[in-house]
Order: sequence, then C-alpha cells, then structure tokens
Amino acid sequence: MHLQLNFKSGKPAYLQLAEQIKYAAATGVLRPGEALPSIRPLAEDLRINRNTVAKAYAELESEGVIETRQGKGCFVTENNSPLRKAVRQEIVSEAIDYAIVQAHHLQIPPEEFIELVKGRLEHFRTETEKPSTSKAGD
Amino acid sequence: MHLQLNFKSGKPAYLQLAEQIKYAAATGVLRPGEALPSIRPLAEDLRINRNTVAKAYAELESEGVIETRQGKGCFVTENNSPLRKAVRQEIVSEAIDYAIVQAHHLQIPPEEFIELVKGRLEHFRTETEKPSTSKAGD
DNA sequence: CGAACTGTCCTAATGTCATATGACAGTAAT
DNA sequence: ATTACTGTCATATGACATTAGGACAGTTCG
Repeated sequence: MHLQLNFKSGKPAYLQLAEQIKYAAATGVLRPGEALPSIRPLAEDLRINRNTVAKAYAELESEGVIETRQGKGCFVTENNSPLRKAVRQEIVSEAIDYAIVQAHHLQIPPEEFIELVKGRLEHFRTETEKPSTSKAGD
Repeated sequence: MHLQLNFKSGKPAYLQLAEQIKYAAATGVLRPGEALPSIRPLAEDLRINRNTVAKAYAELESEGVIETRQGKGCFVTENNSPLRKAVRQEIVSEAIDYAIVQAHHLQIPPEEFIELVKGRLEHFRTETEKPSTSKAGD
C-alpha cells in the first residue's frame, strides 16, 4: 500500500491518511484482518507526528474500518463483505452528499435531483466501460 | 423578505445570511436590480456586527448573486443567467457524475446507488427539519 | 523481571475561522 | 463643503481544529 501526503492541499494530514487507508480497505488492497503499519514507524516514514497518524486511525476506527488493540496494533476489520460494503457505501455517500448540497444551493428540488441521478446513471449505462473519468474536484 | 438567524445551529451567521438571501434571489422574493438592506441597519436589526453582514454580502458578490457599489448599496444582479435551469443541472450533474464514478469504482451496482441517494436525501430532509443539534457537522 | 514494541491520554503551540471595533473611502443631498 | 448615508479595509479577540511532545498503559519476547 502506497501512502502519500500532500501538504500543500490544505486538507489535514490525518484526513488524507484516513481517506487513503479507507479506500485501500474498500478496494481490497488491504485485506480484512491485515495489520496496518504501526503508528510510530509510519509517522516517521511520512515525517509527521505520531499523534497525527493516531488521529487518522482513531477516525477510521470510529467509522468501523479498522480495529485497534492496545499493545498489539491496528487491523482492518474482519467482517468480510458486510462491513466492507458499509465502508464502500460510506465513501460513496460522501460524494453523494456533496452533490446534494450543490443541488440544494442551486434550488433543485429532491425529485428533480433524483431524476437527474437516474438520467446520469442511464447515460453511464449506455457508455458501459469507458476509461474516461478522473476529474476529481476538491 | 424575512431574515432570521439561528445562533444555535453552529453554522456561521454570515453563511446563514448569504444562503437566505441567495434563496430569496433564486425564488424571486428578491427581484433583479432590487436593493438589499444596507449593511449597518440590517446588522443592527439582526443584532450582529456590520462586518458579519458585509462578509455575507461579499460571499454573495463572489457568487455573482448580488452586485455592490461603494457608497450606493448592494443590488441583486440583473442577469442571473448562471441560475438558469439547464446551467444548474449541468453543475449538479458534474457532482453526480463524480459520485457515480466512485460507486462504479467501488463496484456498487446502480440500484444500490439509487437507494443510497434516496437515503442520503432523506437524511438531509430530516436533518433540516430538526435544527436542534448536539454536534454541528458540516 | 526488563527491554522493546504496541496504542492512549494530557497538554501546549500554532493556525485558521467567525466575529467585533475603529478608521477610511465613495455617493448624494443640502 | 458639509452632512449623512453607503460599502471597505486593517486589525484584534475568542473559539476551535490541527499538530506536536512527554508521560502513561498494554503486549510480547528474552
């Protein structure tokens, strides 16, 4: 697993870290039960404070992505598909929430929003597998 | 136009104000060219600082909702073309597409995605109805 | 037991955000 | 020009988030 921080992004280091690990867990790069890098070595490796890593891990634990045991380490949650599914939904929910907030700001009612979503979904369905799409906005 | 602030919401006063005015402008309660309340009287009326109102107005100007002229006042923008329905849908569609791509990346099927959207929509609906919160999340 | 590892808690320095105050600048009417 | 209105800017304060360092607690191995 490759972890990298962007200090110029303005996004807190502990959030970047949590996000990357969460993503790795959701996509299977990190398997359930697998141990995460220990707090201190990882912090040293990333040139950040141990507590920053600890905060990222705490965030992940509160989201149910990992499990930490004092004196032993941190591990990806064992629960096979059910919990990983929840994690995936969590990630997508963040993106959905962003879209919903945008819609609300632009005075687009929920029904119209749903229709928009269906429309876009249909649009993607007809284009099936195209390697387009990495326009990340942040 | 009725403006009211909720100091317990945890949301900044200047954002609440900006949002309400933006909504008024979008729904036609405030018509293009119409003058907004002057900064000082409005601030006094709402029992907040002038600069808090000024910040709300500055935010609205940066979004193109209003236009301010020093010494004269603030006015709703004459041509809010950016609020045209098609344009609004375009903007939101981008955010939706991003979420869809994420879902596809995480192998969440369309039906599940739709359900997620509905769930989040419901979540927001019930949240805005109950402004009493213990912890303000953003 | 002690040493070396694991995570955890407490507290402080720093930066940023929201807000408040005072001084300043443009406009209009007298 | 004066006066009274308009918005604007620089700055200070208080709250909170982020990060950092020291001391503490649980685990494992020798």
